[in-house]
Amino acid sequence: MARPGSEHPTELELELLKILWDDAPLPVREVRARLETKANRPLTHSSVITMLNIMHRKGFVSRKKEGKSFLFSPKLMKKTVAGGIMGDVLTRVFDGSSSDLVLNLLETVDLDQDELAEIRKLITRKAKEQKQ
Amino acid sequence: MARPGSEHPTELELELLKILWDDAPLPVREVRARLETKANRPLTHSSVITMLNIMHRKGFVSRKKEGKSFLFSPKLMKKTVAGGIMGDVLTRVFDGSSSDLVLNLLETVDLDQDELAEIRKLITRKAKEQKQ
DNA sequence: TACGATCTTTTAAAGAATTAAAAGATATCG
DNA sequence: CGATATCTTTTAATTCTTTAAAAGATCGTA
Repeated sequence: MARPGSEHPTELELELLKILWDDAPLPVREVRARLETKANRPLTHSSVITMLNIMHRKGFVSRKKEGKSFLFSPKLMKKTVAGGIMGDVLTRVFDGSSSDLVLNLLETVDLDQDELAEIRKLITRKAKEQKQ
Repeated sequence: MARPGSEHPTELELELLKILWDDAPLPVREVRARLETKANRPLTHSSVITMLNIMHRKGFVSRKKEGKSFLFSPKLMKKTVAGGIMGDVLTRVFDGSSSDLVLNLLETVDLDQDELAEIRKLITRKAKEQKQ
């Protein structure tokens, strides 16, 4: 009688993962500092530890004792997590239609010419790859 | 000291909106039936009403009295809501890089040749449009 | 070795999301 | 008209997410 609890990282968990994808392993103190400067999210040391422990329990990060403190590293690749989130949106919002998703992206986000060219290149490459 | 509360519809709210985008206005009883068959989500009448009222308060749906019951309609277009969610993912996951988003889509979801062709067509059309 | 600095664990509190029972209102049909 | 079926409102319970204080552990240094 409540929420199921996502298999994807939550908003704050993703923020922490992004910090660790940039640079790991990191001690809590350092994660906390970057969370403040990079993500503009000032939390206490205590709060950051709590989150990292939750993420450890969920299998999102690993920890390794170094002296009296822990060093944290991501256990999942960014590509994997991002893919999970994308797959979720694809299913839940667009009923599995990738072209609907891309169409919506083109219609609602404004892309400059360079982004568009870059994307076109990606598609062309993928189409060639797939032909073999 | 808690969660901010998203401006996007939640998971269940989106499910309800999708039903109303397909067909509206609808009475609660009908929304409930479709939620069970189409979304495989059997809820009590009471629960469905609660959700629709919350969504009404949030401005996601409108209601109109018809006899003793209400008829519900979506107040936001699918394109708008989907765009909001996409923008959110784009920012939170891919730091605003649309090409990173599309790259991840190509890498993690497997698209058949037709989908790929369709997407390429969309991109080409958009690129042409933008040139003027 | 005792004190302080620094870490971690435990505990908790509050808001958001989901589900639904109980109670109240209203219309319809014998 | 009165019983019944059908709707809506009110109330609440549970889990998830986020934040952090308080308490406990540990290490270096005076």
